[in-house]
Amino acid sequence: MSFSNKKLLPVLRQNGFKLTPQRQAVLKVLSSSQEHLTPADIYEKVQPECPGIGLVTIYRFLQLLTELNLVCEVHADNTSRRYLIRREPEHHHHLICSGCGAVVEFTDCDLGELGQRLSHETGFEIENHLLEFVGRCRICQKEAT
Amino acid sequence: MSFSNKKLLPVLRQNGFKLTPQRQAVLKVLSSSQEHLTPADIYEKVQPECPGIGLVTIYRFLQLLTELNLVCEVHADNTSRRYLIRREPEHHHHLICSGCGAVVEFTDCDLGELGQRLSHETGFEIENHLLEFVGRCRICQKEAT
DNA sequence: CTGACTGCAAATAGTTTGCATGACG
DNA sequence: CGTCATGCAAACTATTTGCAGTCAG
Repeated sequence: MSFSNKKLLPVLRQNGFKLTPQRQAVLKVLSSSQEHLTPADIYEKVQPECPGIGLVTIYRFLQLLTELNLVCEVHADNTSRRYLIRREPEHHHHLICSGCGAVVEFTDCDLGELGQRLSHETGFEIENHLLEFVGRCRICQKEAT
Repeated sequence: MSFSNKKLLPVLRQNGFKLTPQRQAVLKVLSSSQEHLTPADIYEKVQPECPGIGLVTIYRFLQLLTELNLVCEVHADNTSRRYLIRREPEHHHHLICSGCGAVVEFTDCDLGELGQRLSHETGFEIENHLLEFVGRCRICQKEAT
């Protein structure tokens, strides 16, 4: 919560966007979750705070947050988009637990060399890369036993 | 085509699946395309060879191919699944052109060390990783000018 | 006040399922 | 021949859009 208030709200305001209770509630949910959430997840979690909220509002706000680069999408799951608040403003990647969905961010991916080699070999001008590790977190490893 | 006949068809047969004209046509399209295709793409490209085919058939066959590990999915696009015939049976990754969608596969990703370090730092048991580079191929670079 | 935001309903897009018919082996 | 495969229609899920009313600044 502190996170969202201190950093996100000003960014929104400065760009001329309004701070509605719905948006505050969504930010609260996002910033207090370690996992990546689908719009539907957010919808559920926001109910106690903001019962009348529409799923549409969440979709629209997530789109806004994505454009402002305040949130990022996770791709590992195929059935629906998942969003995570952006804790590290810089380039980073995700380590995702296949059991519980917990996400750890890491920044040091060290792919520059590989990128250069690929660029060299294929003639591609590399623009970006997507790297995700999938595994089992400590808790889920124990539960499997 | 030669590819699909020589390698894929026997695999299907051996697993007790039938070789219908529809499936052959889909395999032909898949194996003669360098790009990753959506089910809808395949549907279109298959029309001349197999006019009456249903989109459903393609979905079901792609699912089967995925289970048999003969085809793999590309994630970079978010709006729909894309499939590519698996030319390298081993672990590999993709370099995707953001202009035309061309895909290049590469196998040497050298992420073992990073994986180990992550595993060490987070306690995760790493199961897999997803790596995709996005860039512009030579042709699309020229066109941009 | 006013433009941005919300929530409803309806429209899209992608994918899956049930079922009767058809065809591979 | 039996079983698996096909194709249609309908169901589903995720997401987007139009619109009138509402609210933050």
